[in-house]
Amino acid sequence: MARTAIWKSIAESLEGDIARGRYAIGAKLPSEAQLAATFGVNRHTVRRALSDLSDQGLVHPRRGAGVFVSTQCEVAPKADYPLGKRVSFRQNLRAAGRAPSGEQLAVTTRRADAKEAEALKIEVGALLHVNDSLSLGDGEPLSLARSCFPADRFPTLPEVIRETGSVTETFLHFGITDYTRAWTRITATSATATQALHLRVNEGDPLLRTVSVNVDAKGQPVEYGSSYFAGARIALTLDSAPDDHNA
Amino acid sequence: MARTAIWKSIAESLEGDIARGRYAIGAKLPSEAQLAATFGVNRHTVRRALSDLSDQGLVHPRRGAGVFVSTQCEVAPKADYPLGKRVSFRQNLRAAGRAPSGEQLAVTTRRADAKEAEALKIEVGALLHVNDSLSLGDGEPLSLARSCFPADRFPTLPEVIRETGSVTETFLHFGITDYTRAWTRITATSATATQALHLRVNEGDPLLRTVSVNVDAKGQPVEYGSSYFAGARIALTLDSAPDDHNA
DNA sequence: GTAAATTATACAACTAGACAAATGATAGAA
DNA sequence: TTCTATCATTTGTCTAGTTGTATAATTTAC
Repeated sequence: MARTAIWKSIAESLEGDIARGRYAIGAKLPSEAQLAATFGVNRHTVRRALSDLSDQGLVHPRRGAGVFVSTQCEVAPKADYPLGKRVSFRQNLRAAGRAPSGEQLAVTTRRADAKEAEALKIEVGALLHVNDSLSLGDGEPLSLARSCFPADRFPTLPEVIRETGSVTETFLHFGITDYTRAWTRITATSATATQALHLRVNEGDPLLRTVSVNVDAKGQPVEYGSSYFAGARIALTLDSAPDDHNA
Repeated sequence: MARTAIWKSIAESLEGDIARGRYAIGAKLPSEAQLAATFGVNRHTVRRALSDLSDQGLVHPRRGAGVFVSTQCEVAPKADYPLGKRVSFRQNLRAAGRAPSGEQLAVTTRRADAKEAEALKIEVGALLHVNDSLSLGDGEPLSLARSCFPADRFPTLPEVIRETGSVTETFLHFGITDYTRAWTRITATSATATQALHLRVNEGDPLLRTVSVNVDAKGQPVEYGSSYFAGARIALTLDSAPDDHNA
């Protein structure tokens, strides 16, 4: 199915670098051999890319000297590095939990599989309440979340969460005033058709997946959650400023 | 009757040869044309067999170069990569039970663009040393990294890093015994053609991108790094994330 | 007879290596 | 200083080989 040619992707990358100002006007690009090394391809493939840029008038090569960025070139800024909205991880998780402009999709009750049981420290086959929700920001879908709660501890959770629409308030209802994340696991996946539908992206688009466990003050797992973020719209940020001299 | 397909018997034969050590790890198989001649079949039939081995992860084809025996014969589980304050790639991988290794791609020196300048707290256009490298675990490519260092503080960095091949050791050479991660931003992206080449995934496959800044003991930025992880092979993990008791 | 497997052919994309031609820097001699 | 010879580096060109893809014809199995 006609993948994009490697040389073309190299050309676009270099074009972006020039547009971004990494290679100033009149500056010399790295040698063909060096570029070949960084891109992991043969020198000829790099030459093909450079030839393309040269045809566009972006660069001009000088035998024996190098390839230089043309003196007059106005490159339209590329949308290569989207890096759109910045959502802090904590904020986002809280927002997802509170779901201010969220959408409740479904609450179901079923039995725990091996992974869920291990995460929540319950038995395989024990009853789970599963809450699926979609959180929005500025009307745009940001994350698709699934939270699992042990049913024996929160027997009436379905009604409560349907009413409040908020995880935090639901926990409050059960007397849990404070809960923290025990751990988080982040991977990248490809959007399935249904995920794409919810998040309004294309099937196959990159998604950020976080899997995490929240524990109460005593360290008892109370929620096992899995969220999918639209990779292009969201950046998880981690500030590790504090934490050394424990507060 | 269901006679076994020709391509299948060829695949089994090649598989046996690999298992028997006739084709060593990393070695190049005979060309498709040669194999076709020795097996007395059409090249496409050989390709079908090779495609099967490739799906199994036994071999890895490179257009224009040949088909090579993969270093990893069994599908490895996802490696957990902890995102803490202290970051040593090698330590992380060893902790994950994988043998770390790296491949130096290129070291270049160029001028900083706006984002790089902001992250490193230097001026736009100031000189940067840029180190591109590929990190492997058990011979499998895990991440493609680009690190930027301010040239005025580390004038001789290119030679040093080329020699040591390690960021930690390079910093040690410049008297920096301790450095920590100031912040990290995580997004999901789609693999470009060249990224796919390096990481041995398909174009468009999901990648995990982390952008981070490392600072020295005085809080001065010393490294601005951007890494792409193969989404299918790596999971970033956070243990008990830094907690801010908001006032 | 039909569908799948295999063959046949052609071209595109990429790699590999070698060598020529131009450049820039350095060192040595006039 | 100035000129020159030399050398490593860099781009330009060429030949050959390898995988990727597309299309169509032919054989084989059921």
